[in-house]
Amino acid sequence: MAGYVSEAVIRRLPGYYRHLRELEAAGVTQISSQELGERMQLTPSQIRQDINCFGGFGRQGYGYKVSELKGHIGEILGLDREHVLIILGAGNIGAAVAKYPTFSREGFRTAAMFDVDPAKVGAEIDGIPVLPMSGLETYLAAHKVDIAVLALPADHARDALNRLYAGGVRAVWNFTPTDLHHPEDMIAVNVHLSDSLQILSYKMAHQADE
Amino acid sequence: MAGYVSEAVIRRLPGYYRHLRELEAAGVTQISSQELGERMQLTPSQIRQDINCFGGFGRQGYGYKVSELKGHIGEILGLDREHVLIILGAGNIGAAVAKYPTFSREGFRTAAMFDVDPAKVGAEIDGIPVLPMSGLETYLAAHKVDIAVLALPADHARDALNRLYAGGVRAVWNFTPTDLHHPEDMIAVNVHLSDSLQILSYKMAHQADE
DNA sequence: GTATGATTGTGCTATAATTCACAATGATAC
DNA sequence: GTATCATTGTGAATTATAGCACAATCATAC
Repeated sequence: MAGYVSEAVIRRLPGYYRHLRELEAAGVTQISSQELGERMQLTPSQIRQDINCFGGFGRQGYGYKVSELKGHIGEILGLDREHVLIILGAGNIGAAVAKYPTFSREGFRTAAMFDVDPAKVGAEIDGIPVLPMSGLETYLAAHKVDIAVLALPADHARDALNRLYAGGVRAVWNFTPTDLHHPEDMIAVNVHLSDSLQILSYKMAHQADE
Repeated sequence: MAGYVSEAVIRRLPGYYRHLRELEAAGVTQISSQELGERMQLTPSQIRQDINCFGGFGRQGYGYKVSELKGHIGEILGLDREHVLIILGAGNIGAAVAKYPTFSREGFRTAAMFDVDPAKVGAEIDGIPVLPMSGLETYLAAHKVDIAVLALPADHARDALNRLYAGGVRAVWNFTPTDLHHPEDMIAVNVHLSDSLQILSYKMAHQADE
């Protein structure tokens, strides 16, 4: 149980959570690092080390209790608290995020969507109102927003980011295909869909090399 | 210039490509590892090492030619050839992928979409026909497909994967929130949207720690 | 209650990734 | 054409990450 948690461990945490959720849904109550490792394609040793960054959640001679471990990792990921989201851009990506079933299960609640297109404004997507982009500042002044999702065209991303920052939003989930430069006290995670498709392409081109 | 290319380098390649595309679009013709490093938040040294895995594309005392380097990295990523895609699932994620503007620019061409919902079948999304899922085998027998995009509900992913494999598809881009187990000779890249949102949540919960 | 067996937690070792540092080299100015 | 300066390519050093191995410990059976 150490203080510092490496980036490599953080990247693996959502994978642990996902697999534990699946195991729990399948009725598995107990699992060893050996079995979990086979499932996740990791060595048992690595799993024990990773989990031990946060405390001794296992029991010798037994393994880990699935729901208990899932609970711990959920807490570590911050999934025990509710996060209020707004989505900027009511196109396909915005709508896909709004409807993504797992998010609400994990405490992410989308409160509103915003769009410049008058044809979209006023409608509801999955029960979530689509508001005019011009009303963003008014909305932010009146409502607590934890995370803003950028699902609009790349050339509007910079402007939107500034307006969000001015309105007090300090976390952004960016689907725009640019690396947003953001203030120090703002957290931004970029999705970059193209990247993973390009990696697929790379692997297809080089699969003979291995 | 080495033979083996590490996973870490491969993960960074799309980032290089993206930044070089932006630089080219901005009219920048020449760049040093120093400047590119500032832009990409990487050390100049790492950039030189990464690029040197593939050959000496730079010139001492000058730097790298933007369009030349972009061309090389594009080739390395396999973006110089055309990839034919089909999308399984004509929901929001499927539609978002079909309409994503950068893909066609990078040589990815979506030929058809498939869905089980009779209400969606027969329509066109961005000029791409939506075909019935039941016709998948017939379609695969008649057309060359390089990559299949899984944009359907998680509980149909396994079945779809088997049908794709039987039909000769050997590369899958998976948006389903499960880790698909796939045959050795099939390449699968998982997107897992939840993961990056959870990492955002983690960083929000732990930002005081640093 | 005791013995047995399984599995964790963890210090140490090995491997991988990143950064440093500088000689080699090519661009540029005069 | 020559001197100067900038920047690469790269071996060596450092840091980060993963794996090994085993003592400590807990579950389970009898």
